[in-house]
Amino acid sequence: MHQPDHLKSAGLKSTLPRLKVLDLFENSKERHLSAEDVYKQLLSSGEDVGLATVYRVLTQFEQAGLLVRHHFEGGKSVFELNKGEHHDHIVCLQCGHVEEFFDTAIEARQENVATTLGFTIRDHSLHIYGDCTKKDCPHKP
Amino acid sequence: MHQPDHLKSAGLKSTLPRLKVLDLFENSKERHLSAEDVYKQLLSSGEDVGLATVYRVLTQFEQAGLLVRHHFEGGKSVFELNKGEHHDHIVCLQCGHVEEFFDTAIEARQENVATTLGFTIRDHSLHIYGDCTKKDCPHKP
DNA sequence: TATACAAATGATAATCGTTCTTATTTGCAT
DNA sequence: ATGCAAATAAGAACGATTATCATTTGTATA
Repeated sequence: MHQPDHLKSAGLKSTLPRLKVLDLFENSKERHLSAEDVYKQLLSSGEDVGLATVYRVLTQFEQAGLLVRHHFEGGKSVFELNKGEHHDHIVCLQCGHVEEFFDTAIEARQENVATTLGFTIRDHSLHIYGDCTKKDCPHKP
Repeated sequence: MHQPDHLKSAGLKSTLPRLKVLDLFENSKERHLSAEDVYKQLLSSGEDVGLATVYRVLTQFEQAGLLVRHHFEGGKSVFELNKGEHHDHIVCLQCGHVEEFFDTAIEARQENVATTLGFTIRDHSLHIYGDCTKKDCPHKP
């Protein structure tokens, strides 16, 4: 798990808001949280944080490599704990549920495409949007 | 080329602003334009359009299938003429140049992934970000 | 061709997500 | 305990986009 050390080694003081945010990501059943999500959940847990602080902390955690930021459609950024391994996302347009996947073939072809076009890949984002046909969508937003 | 018919068949009156916007996309050497881009270019061409109209028209054109909207990183939407054929994008982080590509293998694997996870694909977006290693990047933003 | 009316426009206010500012508080080394 | 740099909270500011609404413009009809 994450001790305050994680923060310290990232050059960040281990303050209350930072610990709370980290806690939330580790204990929430929802892997993908927006700044607004984090803010609201902390408030309803009785914590007294400012929205500006949430944004600041999320950005710092991203830069420290603790979180990964995603730009899904809809304008708002979504964060998740950095598991170290890259993966892409498939998002249900009906219930907002997000599943992660990794496909070696796709990754390989991307390298291929980039090389062909004379690019060096720095990053990429693949988002599939669809309908999750499972009987019970557990996550209604 | 696009005649006013295109608008009419989309259920849109062929008004001056709409024709101008369509013209711009057909005659601009830059395929990918943001709302702000369109607005500024029309103004500097002596046209007198409102920014709100540009946004409205772009959205209508997207819904009518004349344009395709992309959400690249950076917060703003970018539009391009709908060529009918799907393609993905690779964006140069240095100069902002956008290249289009289509890879059958990637498309096929996506279907595969979605099926495996119990999804029906509605849409997807694959953006590769990198450095375009060509000697002269022609498009400096 | 004149006209009438719904549809479209332009100016501006409002909204949304996010960042900035600043006075106050807090972690932590002394 | 104490001091001070770093972090915070509140709210202003911001950029992109959308909504409002009075005015204008296509276009179908007389």
